[in-house]
Amino acid sequence: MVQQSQLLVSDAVACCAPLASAPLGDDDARDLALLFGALADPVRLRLLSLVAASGEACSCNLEGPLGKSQPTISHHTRILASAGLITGEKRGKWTYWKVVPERMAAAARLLGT
Amino acid sequence: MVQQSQLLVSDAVACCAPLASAPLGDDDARDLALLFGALADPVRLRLLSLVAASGEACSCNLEGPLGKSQPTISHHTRILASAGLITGEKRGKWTYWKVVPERMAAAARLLGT
DNA sequence: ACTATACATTGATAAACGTCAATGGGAGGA
DNA sequence: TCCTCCCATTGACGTTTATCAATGTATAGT
Repeated sequence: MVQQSQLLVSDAVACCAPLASAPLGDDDARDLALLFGALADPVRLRLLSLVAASGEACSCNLEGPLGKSQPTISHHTRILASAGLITGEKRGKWTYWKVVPERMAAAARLLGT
Repeated sequence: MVQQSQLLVSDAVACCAPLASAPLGDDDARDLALLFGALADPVRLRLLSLVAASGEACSCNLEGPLGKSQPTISHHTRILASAGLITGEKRGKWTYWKVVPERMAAAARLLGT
C-alpha cells in the first residue's frame, strides 16, 4: 500500500509543458493542484527537506525533528507519497522514505518560463 | 491596495537554495507553504495559465473562462498577488493582471536538485 | 447628477484540512 | 507464545478554505 500509492496524481506533470504555454484544462488543473497541495504545508515541506537531506529516513526519525505525533507524520507521508514526491520502502520493521527527484524536477518545470 | 500586496510572503523564496540542501526552518517553511498554497487550487492554476497566455488580462476577461463568480475571481487574484505570483495594475476602470516570471522561477528553483 | 461598469469587501455556509487519542496489524526478539 | 516496537487507519474536533449573494467604492460615460 505504500509502493503503489505514488501515482494517484495523474501525469499532467509529466507533459513538461510550462504553465504559461498551455490554457490548462480542468482535469489537468485538478491534478496539478493535488501536486502543489502536497507542498502547501509547512510540516510536509520540512519533512521533505529532512528526507532529502538525509537521503533516506524512517518515520521514527521524523517525529522528533518535526514535533508532531506519529499519526500526523503518517498522514503527511501518505500525502507526499500520493503526490509521487517520496517513496516508501519497508525493510524489516522500518519504512524508509526517500524523495523522487524526477517528480520534483517535473514540478519545477511547470513553473519555468 | 493591489500593488503592494505582492510581498506578503517573505523572501525565503529568494534565497535560491533548493529544498534538499536546507534543513528548512519553521518560519521559512510557513512562508513557502503560502507560496505553494497559492498554486494548490485548480481555479488559480487555470487563472494563472490564462493570464500567462494572454500576457495581460483583466478580471472581467477571467470570469467567463473560469466559470466562477466575480467575488470568487477577486478572492483568487488576491491570493495569487499576495504570493507575489501576479501583479495588478489599475488603468481606468480595469485592473490588468500579469504574471511575475521571476517569482515563478524562484519557486521552480526551490524544487530543483 | 445619474446610470452603468469593474472590482473589492463582508457575511454566511459547506467542504476540506491538520491534528491527535485510540486502535489495529505486522515484524522482530525473548 | 508472549511482548515490544514501528507504522497505518479510524474517529473526532477545531481550523481553514472555496464559494456566492449582498453591499460598498470607485471610475467612466451621458
